[in-house]
Amino acid sequence: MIQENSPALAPQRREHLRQMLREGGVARVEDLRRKLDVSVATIRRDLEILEEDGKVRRVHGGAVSMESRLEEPVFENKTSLAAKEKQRIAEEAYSLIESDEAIYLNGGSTTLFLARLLRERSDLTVVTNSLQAAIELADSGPRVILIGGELRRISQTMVGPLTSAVLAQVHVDKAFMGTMGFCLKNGLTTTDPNEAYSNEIVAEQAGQVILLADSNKAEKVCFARFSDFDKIDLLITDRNLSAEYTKSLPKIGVKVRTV
Amino acid sequence: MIQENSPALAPQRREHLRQMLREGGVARVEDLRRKLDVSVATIRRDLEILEEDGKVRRVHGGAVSMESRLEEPVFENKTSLAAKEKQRIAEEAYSLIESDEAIYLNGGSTTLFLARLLRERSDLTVVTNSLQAAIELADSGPRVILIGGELRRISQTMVGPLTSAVLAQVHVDKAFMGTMGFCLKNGLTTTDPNEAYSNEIVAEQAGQVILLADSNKAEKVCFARFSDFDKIDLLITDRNLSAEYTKSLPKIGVKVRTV
DNA sequence: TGCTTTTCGTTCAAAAGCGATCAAATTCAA
DNA sequence: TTGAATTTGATCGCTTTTGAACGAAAAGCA
Repeated sequence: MIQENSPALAPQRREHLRQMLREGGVARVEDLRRKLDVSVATIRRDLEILEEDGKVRRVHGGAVSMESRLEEPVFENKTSLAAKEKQRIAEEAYSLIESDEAIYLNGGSTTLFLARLLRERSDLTVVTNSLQAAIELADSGPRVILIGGELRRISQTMVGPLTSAVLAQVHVDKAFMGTMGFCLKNGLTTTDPNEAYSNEIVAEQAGQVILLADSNKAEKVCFARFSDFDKIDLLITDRNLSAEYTKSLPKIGVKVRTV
Repeated sequence: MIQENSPALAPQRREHLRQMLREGGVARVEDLRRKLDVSVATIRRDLEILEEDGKVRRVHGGAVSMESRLEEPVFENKTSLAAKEKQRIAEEAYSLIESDEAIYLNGGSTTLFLARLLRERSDLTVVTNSLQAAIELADSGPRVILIGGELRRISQTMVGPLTSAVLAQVHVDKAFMGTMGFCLKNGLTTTDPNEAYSNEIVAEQAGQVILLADSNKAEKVCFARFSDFDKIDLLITDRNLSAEYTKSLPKIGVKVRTV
């Protein structure tokens, strides 16, 4: 017997369409037609409806989604650079998190990996100044508190004097901090002074400060310093970190875990 | 074994229908008819009843379950038919913005349309509690200041006591506010008290308060009230707004523009 | 620029779905 | 059993949706 594929309901089909658009960002009419197995006229009509709802913007040859998530052109390459290491570091960090804790994530690609691991943890409270992290967690999972302030475009984080107002009013059990560079002599540094200022406040207040940094960050010194190693409780890094660090850091009270 | 179709009792059949809908999320009338072995008229009547009970939403060709799992793609939320109007309202609002101003946008779809128009305006400062608006403007355009606080999932806005800390420290020339409902008697209302609180603070402090609301919002009253009309300088709406409003609002000092 | 190809919007007709109506079947109570 | 009420199924206009056709507009190319 032939199982006649009853065609999808119109709203269902439009929802499907919308989702395909959102995933790919853009799509051509012809491709959509083939996937949904209807005529181009129908696709066009559907796109028209979706456009009226503001979900989609039509362009010659297809349509682009109006709801695709924030692009990350800058991050893209950065994340792929040491993605393996960062993923492992994030997983190790995740294993430290207990039930019902409040944690802080600052901006950066490493902490973003960690954010992605938190999507199912509805018992947590996540405080962050990272727009990306907030987006990752916007739909489900932990309670999210986003630090306000001026949006710094390059890093897509909130920085500036306004942030400290909120930071002063919250307390987190564990702060997971990424950094642009670290070294024994200069401590932890990043490029932007505002960013550094936010980090500094958090490092002072958090119950524990856990530094997430792959070995590429070692020996790097950037413009703005935000903490010394004595504020750091634990460094999670990869196996390529030189022995110089793995030996001397524990002596000044910083535990080190390599993954 | 032959399943003798002992004609199921009506309530039993409807329960069965409801369950099939819930499992599949959607179903078309013809398929349901075949499975239950009754006429389409009966199916339609059943669906009508289920719809009245809010279990199901009917669409052309079938029905969508309203009680499918939370994770299922929640269908096409109440047809935001007003997208056209919202676009026009946003364009009118845009025309009011002068050079180098600081403006506020609260959450909601209407203000999101406005945010999209601001992407090229690098002379402006945009203060907002809307994650969506921030995302729209994250890559280029105006200086963005995102109000911190707890992320309210449904609306994707920042709300709660922490927001007021930042709000107190900024001043905007024009606040463009969306609302869930407005009426002459109860003023402006929205569903969430926290959301209302943020709106209230802004309405107090802003140089001008400009309400963006299509006519569907008229006569709607929600739980949390955040402003009276006397705080509002201008209402931008569409032509369908009843004369009751367009006549009486100017008398109490609220200019009205219909687009 | 002018030409070709693709895509678009519109129109039209076929098909599918809908609500209303009515009659047959069923149920229930007297 | 009878008669009324309810439920069901069938039919008939009417609306919505769909796909094909065709000229207009846009994009690509020489």
